[in-house]
Order: sequence, then C-alpha cells, then structure tokens
Amino acid sequence: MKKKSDSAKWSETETQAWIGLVKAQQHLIDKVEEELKKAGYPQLSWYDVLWELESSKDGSLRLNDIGKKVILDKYNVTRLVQRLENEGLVSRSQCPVDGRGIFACITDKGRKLRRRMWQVYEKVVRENFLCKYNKKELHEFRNFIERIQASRLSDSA
Amino acid sequence: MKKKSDSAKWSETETQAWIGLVKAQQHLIDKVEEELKKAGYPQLSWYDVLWELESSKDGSLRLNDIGKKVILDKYNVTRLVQRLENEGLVSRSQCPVDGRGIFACITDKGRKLRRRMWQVYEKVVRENFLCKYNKKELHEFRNFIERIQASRLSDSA
DNA sequence: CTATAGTAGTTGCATTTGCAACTACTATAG
DNA sequence: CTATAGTAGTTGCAAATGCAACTACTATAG
Repeated sequence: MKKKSDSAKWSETETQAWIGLVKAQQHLIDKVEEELKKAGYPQLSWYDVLWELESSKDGSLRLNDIGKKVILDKYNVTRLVQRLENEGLVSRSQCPVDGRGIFACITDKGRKLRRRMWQVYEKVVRENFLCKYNKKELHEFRNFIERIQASRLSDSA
Repeated sequence: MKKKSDSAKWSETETQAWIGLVKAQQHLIDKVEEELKKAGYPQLSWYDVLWELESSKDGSLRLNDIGKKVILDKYNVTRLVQRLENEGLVSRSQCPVDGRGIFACITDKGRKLRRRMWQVYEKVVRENFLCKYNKKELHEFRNFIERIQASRLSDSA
C-alpha cells in the first residue's frame, strides 16, 4: 500500500496538455516577435509597457506598478523604461506624494508606435490563434485558462 | 462600406483568451523556475535538453536535432551543451557519418539530475495546472491546444 | 575533379537579463 | 524626535541571449 511521489507518472493526455501548452505559447510568442522584428519594430516587452501606460489614467504609471502589470522584476523595469525614454516613447517624472516613486508617462510618439505595433501583433495572434476557434469554443478556452489564473491571483493575495 | 484592418477591435473574450494564455503560461513557467532554483537545481532549459536526450535512442542526439526539439537557435544549443558538458551532464562526440555533426550524449550524472529535477517540476505543474481539470476537461483542453500546434507543424513542412 | 551552394556548429561582440548590494525615501515603534 | 524596518528604484558585475561573421564539412551542378 505505497503511494509516495510516484505521482511522477503522467498520462498521455496530461503530458500532451502541458507540453502542448508550453510549446504552443512559445511558438505564438516567437511568431509575434519575429513579425515585429521583420516590420522593424521593437520587442514585445516594449509593446506591453506602452500598452499598460496607454490604458492607464493619464497614460502614466509608477515603475512599480508597471512591474506588476507586465510581470517584470524591478531592475528590468528600470532598464526597460530607460530604453523607452531614450527613444522618446515615454517621459519620467517624480511622484509628488511619494518621494521614492517614479512615474513613466507615454508620449505621443509612444502612442503612435504602439498603434503601429498593434497592427502586426494583432494579425499574428488572429491568424495563428484566434482563428482556430469559433465564438463558443473561444469562450470555453478562456474559461479553461482562467482556472490557472485563479490560483495566481490568490497567490499574491 | 469599408472594412480595412479595423480587425484591430477584439472582443472581451478574445482579449481574455489571449492575454490569459500568455500570462498563465508565463506564471506557470516562472513558478517552475522558482521552485527549481529554490531546490538548488539549474534552469528549465537544462531539463528540456536532458529530457530530450534521455528519451532518444542511445541517450544521444545531434546538436541540430536538440535545437529543433527544444526550439532553440543553434548558437544557443552550442552554448547550452557546452555548459552541460562542463558540469559532466552530457558528453560530446563527433558524428561518424557526417563530419559536421556533433552528438551530445547524456551521462549517468545527467540522468540522475534530470530525475531529481523532475520531482520538482512535476509537482509544480500538477499543483498549479493539471489539478485544475478532471480527465474529460483535460482532454478537451489538450484538443484546444493541439489546434495551435497544427499550424505550427504545417509551417515547418 | 572543380566550383558553388547549403548545412552544422562555433565564436566575437552587443544587448538583455539575473543577482545582490546600494541609495533614498516612507512607515512604524518607542 | 529617533531608531528600525520596509519599499521604490538604481547600478555593478556576471551570466545568458541575439546577431552576424566565420570554419568546416556535405551536396549538387557542370
């Protein structure tokens, strides 16, 4: 009557679901990156930050909050925002209420770039992912995915 | 009667499915990496290569084939295998039939490490992903994922 | 056989990331 | 107010990755 951690045995379905998930997502992301580069645009991570800024009130966020939204360590946020600033895509400013805080604010140039990158991004995702499912299926798919998220959110709570 | 690329508008479900997929997978991978590190083991990419070797005939593969299996550019394969060799986890040898080819062959030490890493890896995936679904759901999930893969395979054909 | 194109793998250089230590500020305890 | 702990952001150094140029070999064309 043993039952130690021979949990090590996975069924075919389990393996395929996990490996499939990893490989499929990697492939999709690689494809997006590839197309962005081909079009002469910067990395997806730049897009992510620009997008978060654009969807925020005032087009600005504190570096710390950017880090949470795009899941990036703080030192990487510092540097990414630095690069964005060098390209004139965002501007930085001190937080008036918290002396430690730094705001990044998207510029017009940043907004324009994001919009152009979106053309490429959205096309890849539509043609390689969204188009594979009809409305009902996509809904189910989203529900499946949400279950993983659920545990993530409660983790950080 | 216009209909240019204002494909740019996504439904809520589309957005959530895509963003959810990306974030969920990123979270899962981060979690695996975190636990591996916490346990004092190397990166997931090391595991991937060791696993591919171990599941191959003779425990060996050509660098080129490793690259295809784990989706890594050739220069990264060279270096990753170099690191694995430095740690005594694989050994390298010339391919007898193709003078350009190099084989990497997993060592006993490599097999042992992979097995130990698997303990950690499998636990994270089970507790954060697999456990969210029953048999039937997992099956459906896999089928959803496979559709993305389908296009990937035909790409490289 | 010779020339030419293609493939496998490596390497130098620049960029990006991870880690740990650091500064500067805020929050809490006394 | 002072001390102490915690948070936001930065930076130096090491490791990893991307890119392009390179070597060495194989495959094809003539």
